[in-house]
Amino acid sequence: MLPKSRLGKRSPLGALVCTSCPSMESTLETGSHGDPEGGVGGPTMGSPGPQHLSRFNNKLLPGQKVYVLCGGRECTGVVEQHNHVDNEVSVLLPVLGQHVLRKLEDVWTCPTVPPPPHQMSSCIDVPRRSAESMDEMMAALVLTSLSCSPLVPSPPQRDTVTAGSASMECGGGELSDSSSSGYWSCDHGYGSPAPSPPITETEGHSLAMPPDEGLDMEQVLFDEPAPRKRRNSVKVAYRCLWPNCGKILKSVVGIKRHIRTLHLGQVSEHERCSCSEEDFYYTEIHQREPRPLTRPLGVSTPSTPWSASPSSPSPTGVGPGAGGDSPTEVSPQLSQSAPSTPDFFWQVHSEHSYQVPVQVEAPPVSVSYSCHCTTPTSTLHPRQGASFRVRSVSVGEQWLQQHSAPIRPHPVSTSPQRSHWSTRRIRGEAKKCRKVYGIEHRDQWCTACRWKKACQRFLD
DNA sequence: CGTGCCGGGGG
DNA sequence: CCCCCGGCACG
Repeated sequence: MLPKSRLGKRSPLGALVCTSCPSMESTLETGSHGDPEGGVGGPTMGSPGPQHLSRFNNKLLPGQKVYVLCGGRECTGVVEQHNHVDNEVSVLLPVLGQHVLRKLEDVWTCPTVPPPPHQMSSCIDVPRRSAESMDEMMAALVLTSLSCSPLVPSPPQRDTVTAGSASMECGGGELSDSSSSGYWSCDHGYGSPAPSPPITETEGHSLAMPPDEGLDMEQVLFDEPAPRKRRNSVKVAYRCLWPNCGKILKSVVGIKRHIRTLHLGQVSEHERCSCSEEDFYYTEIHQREPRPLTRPLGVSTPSTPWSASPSSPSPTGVGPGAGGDSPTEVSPQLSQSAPSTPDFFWQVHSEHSYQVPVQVEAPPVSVSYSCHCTTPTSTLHPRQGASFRVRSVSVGEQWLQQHSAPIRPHPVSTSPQRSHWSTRRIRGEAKKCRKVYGIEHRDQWCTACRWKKACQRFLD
């Protein structure tokens, strides 16, 4: 509903659109091929082309082979020193026999001429790069934005993940020290106040809408069958299958990187050929969103998770999901406390139309609902399910009719099928004719009451 | 136990 | 239809 706030939220997307945005590139790069080398000259070939080191916040090692622009041409050089403070690199150019000082961003490890378009490099596979890593990037972005989304706080999980990626980024070893932090998108997601405003606007509860829209938006933007899954509150994560590891990360990219860097050996030849080797070492797991996670958002339905999972059985998952939920008796649980969350609706059949409640899908209902306010508590009755239809002919109408002329109740209709378990309607809380008029004035009762049928004058 | 009301039955 | 009631479930 708030386009503006959306924009804010979607800041990462903004970045997407503008491909030159560094933050995004970094996401991309980091995601697709973790570490550029362990010093040996052979800079990544399989993946990405020109590597502007600055983007990775990498550290250049003395003796490392690099390329710099010198006199309009790309020259091969050897790192002599990398000054982190100034981000300058002193490079020895053997060919010219001279030393040069270059900004980190002007040094790259792959023999290519980045900016000047007029020099084709033979070692870069540009198209492939875009295709391949774009996917990952998309995934990364989506996942990232998901995980950063205010709606899905899921603190524990998220922490794990964040920690995970972080550890890979930083803890991974000499990859980089403390450096990467600046660009890693998670940071801005959680920390920055920017994306959050919408939340406060919406006010804690019932944020249901915005985030969903958000998803859809993303889908639109990305034109990608994004993670609908979340709708079912099933989280997808990836678990590392490496012996004794079992790390769980939220993104494919993350898990791949984890595997690659920690298990497959930090650096090495695999850059090119084992691109998908990591695939063998992780598994996708679906995790039911645990109740506590949803809680902070406001009222949470007591009995959420027993809706059947539409997706794969995936036993691998973080098992328990939900404890023992009684498969059957739904209704008693949710009485009045629950109704504020429209997310879940209960399929219940009612026998009589007048038993059909008003309920649950907020907007459409209102009409007859308003007529109904005689009974304070009864917004949603356990037994009375949620029907998306408004009760035919408003109840109020009937009530009025009968009030003026207490005869001729007209049963609106009766649905033929009655499911056994909902046969008996719940005891109405409203006063009935009997109570109101007393037995002695039985003649004033509504006909139904007289006939020991469901009272039609004082409906619940 | 009082009450609401379903299911049935008689006229 | 109209009217009544047995009987069950619920509180």
